[in-house]
Amino acid sequence: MEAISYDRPSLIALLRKHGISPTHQRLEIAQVLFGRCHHLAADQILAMVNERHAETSKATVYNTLNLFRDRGLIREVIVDPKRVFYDPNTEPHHHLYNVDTGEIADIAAEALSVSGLPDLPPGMVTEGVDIIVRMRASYPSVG
Amino acid sequence: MEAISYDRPSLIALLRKHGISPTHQRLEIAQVLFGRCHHLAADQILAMVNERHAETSKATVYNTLNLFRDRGLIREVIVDPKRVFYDPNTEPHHHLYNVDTGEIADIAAEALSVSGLPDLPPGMVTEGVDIIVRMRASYPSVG
DNA sequence: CGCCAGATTAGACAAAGTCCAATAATTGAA
DNA sequence: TTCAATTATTGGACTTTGTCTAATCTGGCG
Repeated sequence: MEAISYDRPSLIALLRKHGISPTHQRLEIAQVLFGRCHHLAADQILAMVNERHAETSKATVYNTLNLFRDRGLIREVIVDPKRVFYDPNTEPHHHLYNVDTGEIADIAAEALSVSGLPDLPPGMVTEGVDIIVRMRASYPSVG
Repeated sequence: MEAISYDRPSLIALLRKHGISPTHQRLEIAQVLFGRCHHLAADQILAMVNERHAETSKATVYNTLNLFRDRGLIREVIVDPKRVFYDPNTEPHHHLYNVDTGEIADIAAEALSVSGLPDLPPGMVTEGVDIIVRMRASYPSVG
């Protein structure tokens, strides 16, 4: 994984490197995404960005997340049928999902190996292989 | 995979075996799910069930899908952020997802092997390991 | 300064899914 | 079969996630 520092100038450079004008709102969103290494949903990002005083709209959060995703800065994680999570780590890796709490943790790609992947139909290309380990608390008495 | 025939009496027996009263609506929905071996979303099931003449409501389709899922007759497939698909095959297996068309195909569990799964935190139990191979058409010129 | 492309915005809209209170169907017992 | 009790179904209101649009704002550049 690339080493990036997440102060303002570094974030500006990061956006520019991906051809994105570093507006105030985009920097706020980038800071939230890259600053803490969490998997966040759009509504959480909206709330975090506007914690101090409202300055970024819902539409901008969605626009920006889609832009970042299209430019390869972040990646969508599809594990919860209710909402998409965004992952600032775009390197290949997998996820451990707590179905009770909704928490998502990373599993390093190197840790896992998969064999036996099927041949794709002609003209098709793999976009990615997502492995999701779903876990839940075991009930004490059931063990 | 268990051999099941999908005529009316077999479906009634199947539901009863899982402690579900075989109402008219539930049988219609079961027929759609088990009759053709597809991965269907709720809105598709609603449309198929009401093809002849409307007789099942949206609420009932959702109630029934959740009931079938809770009783282990079907399984949710979370690959599309817009909607949940339901899979009549509850045996462990994985999925090949065409991101362009939304088509889902099965990958037999035996075909794939995964090694290196992490230890879970104490008190946690694996609910399942989902592997999703996302594929798309390669652009002819890009190869 | 004033232009203009691109960014942001509020709020309307859309789709998936849940909830509720009223009605209808099923079931078991007599 | 009939009855009452339980269980299922229903329309429609509601919630949530996300998109769209048309108007406004911004900032860089000549």
